[in-house]
Amino acid sequence: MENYSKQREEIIAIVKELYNHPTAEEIYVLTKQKDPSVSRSTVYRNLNGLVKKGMLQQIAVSNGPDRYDYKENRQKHGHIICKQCGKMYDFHYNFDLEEIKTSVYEETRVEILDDEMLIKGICQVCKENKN
Amino acid sequence: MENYSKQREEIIAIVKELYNHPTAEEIYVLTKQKDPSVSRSTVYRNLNGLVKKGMLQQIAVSNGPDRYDYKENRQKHGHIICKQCGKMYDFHYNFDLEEIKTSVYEETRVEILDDEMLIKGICQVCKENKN
DNA sequence: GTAACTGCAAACACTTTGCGAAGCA
DNA sequence: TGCTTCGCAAAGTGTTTGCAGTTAC
Repeated sequence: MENYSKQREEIIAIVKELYNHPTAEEIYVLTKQKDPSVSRSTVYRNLNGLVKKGMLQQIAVSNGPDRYDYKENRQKHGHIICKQCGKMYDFHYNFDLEEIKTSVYEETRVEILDDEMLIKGICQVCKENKN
Repeated sequence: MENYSKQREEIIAIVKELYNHPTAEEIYVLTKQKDPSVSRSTVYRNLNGLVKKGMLQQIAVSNGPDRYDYKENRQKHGHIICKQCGKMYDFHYNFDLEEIKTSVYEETRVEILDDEMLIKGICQVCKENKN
């Protein structure tokens, strides 16, 4: 991640404009449309590098591939994922995280980062279909 | 998950007594100590069934296997995982979830279940080693 | 020129599945 | 007996890695 590469630039541009927490495969397909010679390894390698650099957030999901999210300077937000169907949504909190952060930190010595807030729940559709 | 099975009983007993959010592999090894003839498929199959039944919680982790947690009737707690080293801790909240639940629900129509609260952060050790 | 990056194919880690045998009701 | 679960081995899915060629600086 020290030198420029055209492929990485395309990958970043694609993730940046997507707001649906795409998977590596989805990013790969879109990148391939711009540059048909790109390989899956390049996509994975770059996504990993960008996560390590802190530019992207990586979100693990049970029974499915990881999702990626571009960390913009837009309003702080967390993610909520439906534990049944796996659909993921942003939420923008107007509540104060400080109380929670302090309480959790005192018990666990783990610091919550504002942009690493992922909670799980059950969405309305799944709740109605309750199967 | 309709008939009794000795293997399932052992698996449940093992997860029940572990408080470290074990992986399927760890559960398999421990089950195998009690019953050397048990197979990995049986462990995976039962864990999935117990998750579906709501007895266990399944927690996805990037770059590693899922973790499992027995949902007891003990004090409600969430989980916080260090996004760097992957270590996972319980936290017991004394703050009121209602405000958060309401706010998130209004935006996303996803209902947070008290026992599905998983947040991410960075633990003290990793923060000091910051690499 | 040399270190970083790429595409490809093969390897890898984790999990699921098809099948015939065994167990439970 | 009939449906459920089992163990085994093979397959599936998502991701990483070794290597030889290419690109950036």
